[in-house]
Amino acid sequence: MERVLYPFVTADTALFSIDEDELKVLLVRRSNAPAKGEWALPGGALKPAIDTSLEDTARRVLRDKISVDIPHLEQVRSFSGPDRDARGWSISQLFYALLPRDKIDALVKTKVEAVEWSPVAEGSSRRRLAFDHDAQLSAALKVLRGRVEQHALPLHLLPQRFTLTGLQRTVEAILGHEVDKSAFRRRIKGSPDLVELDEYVRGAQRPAQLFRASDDFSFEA
Amino acid sequence: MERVLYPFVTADTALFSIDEDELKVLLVRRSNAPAKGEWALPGGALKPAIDTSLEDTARRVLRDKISVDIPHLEQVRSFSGPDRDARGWSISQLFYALLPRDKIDALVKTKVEAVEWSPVAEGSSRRRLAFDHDAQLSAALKVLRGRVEQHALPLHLLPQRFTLTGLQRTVEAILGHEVDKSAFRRRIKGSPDLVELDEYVRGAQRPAQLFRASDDFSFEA
DNA sequence: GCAATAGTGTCTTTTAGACAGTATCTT
DNA sequence: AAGATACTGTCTAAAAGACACTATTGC
Repeated sequence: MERVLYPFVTADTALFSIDEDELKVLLVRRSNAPAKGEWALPGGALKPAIDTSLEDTARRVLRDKISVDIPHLEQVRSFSGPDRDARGWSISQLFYALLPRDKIDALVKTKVEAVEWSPVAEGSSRRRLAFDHDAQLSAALKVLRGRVEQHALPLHLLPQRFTLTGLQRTVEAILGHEVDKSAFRRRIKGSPDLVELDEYVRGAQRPAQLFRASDDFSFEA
Repeated sequence: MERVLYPFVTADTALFSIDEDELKVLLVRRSNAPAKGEWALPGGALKPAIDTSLEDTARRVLRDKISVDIPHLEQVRSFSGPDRDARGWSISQLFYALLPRDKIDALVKTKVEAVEWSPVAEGSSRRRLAFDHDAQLSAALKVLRGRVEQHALPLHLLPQRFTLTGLQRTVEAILGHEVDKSAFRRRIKGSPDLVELDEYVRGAQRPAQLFRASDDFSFEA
């Protein structure tokens, strides 16, 4: 039997969003071999003829599979080896990305059997994923949480205009625990990433001031 | 002209060490095309037949090129695209690693024209490196500094037994600035990574207590 | 007024920075 | 004793945590 000369290269993405104040990740049910019928992170093979980078591959796959365009993907790490994919020696470059919570329903499944927003919380028994995607999801979640713990604001998960309480709920959903309101506001007040608006949300209580992300906001370190 | 079907995959490593209390990185002068004669980070092509992972590739390349065995390599990120290498669509997985300062001279150049420990400090005008290795070196340095700023101890850079002052000098070399002795010791005292020894270094002054890394020490986050 | 959520004030604890002071060796 | 480096103590400043308090709406 001939040995492989080239590895099989794919880009996978852990796409996170918030649904009902809970952190969720997008899973797809694979419609092709290998691992047909199993759940996995959305991913696909590099096409050197049309991709200008692996990030480009990941973005194209998301566009094709679920018709969503993510401007910025963040690298997590790569996974590689001869045994992690039945097709032979393979490399997966893992990315993560954040989808605004108000766009969570605007997904169209095309090339996949099914799509699901799956909770990521500790207690909830996660789905068993194909390939090494359980480890991939853990790695992506760890990077995301690390960023937020280092006080990066996950503004990409929020609608264009949001309240500070909404932001806090989002941070809590990512970290998996509550944070103190006073300390939280003290920290983010004066952040160059936040722009105060002159608009308020009205409900059956005191109105909440709206904010937006500053124009040059980026979630990077 | 036929389009490439497979990318060219390599693993590059930024191997850091300390020389005269200065952070240095290992550079090699390339003896083959492309970029023959230019300086670069040590790297080489994946060999699916013998490598069990890209980390394995990086380790093998270091062993072959400079006869040094690095047990643990840390991923930085990958670089990919159609134009970064003259051979066509390529992927480089970048790693970084730390070589103990007392092993800095034990390098044997075999397949490369020349090997050099090059300073990394801000002011010193660095060498211009081949491919995108300038960006790679910057990325690796950023990750290394980030770890140390987050209070990881770079014990891999030190000899088996070392003094706290030696450790502080190493941290300062990585960060590029001095740190306060009192605060530094307060922080690391009681660290599970450090084991106090009953040995002391004698010189023309008060003896300094020796320490070693604990058995289960790892530089990871 | 009450319920509900927005938003602030303040006390305490922890951590880091600055820097002076003491300790122990060789010569 | 002098010189050198190891090591410690203490004051202060900044940040984080806990938690009570006030503010503004709809009903």
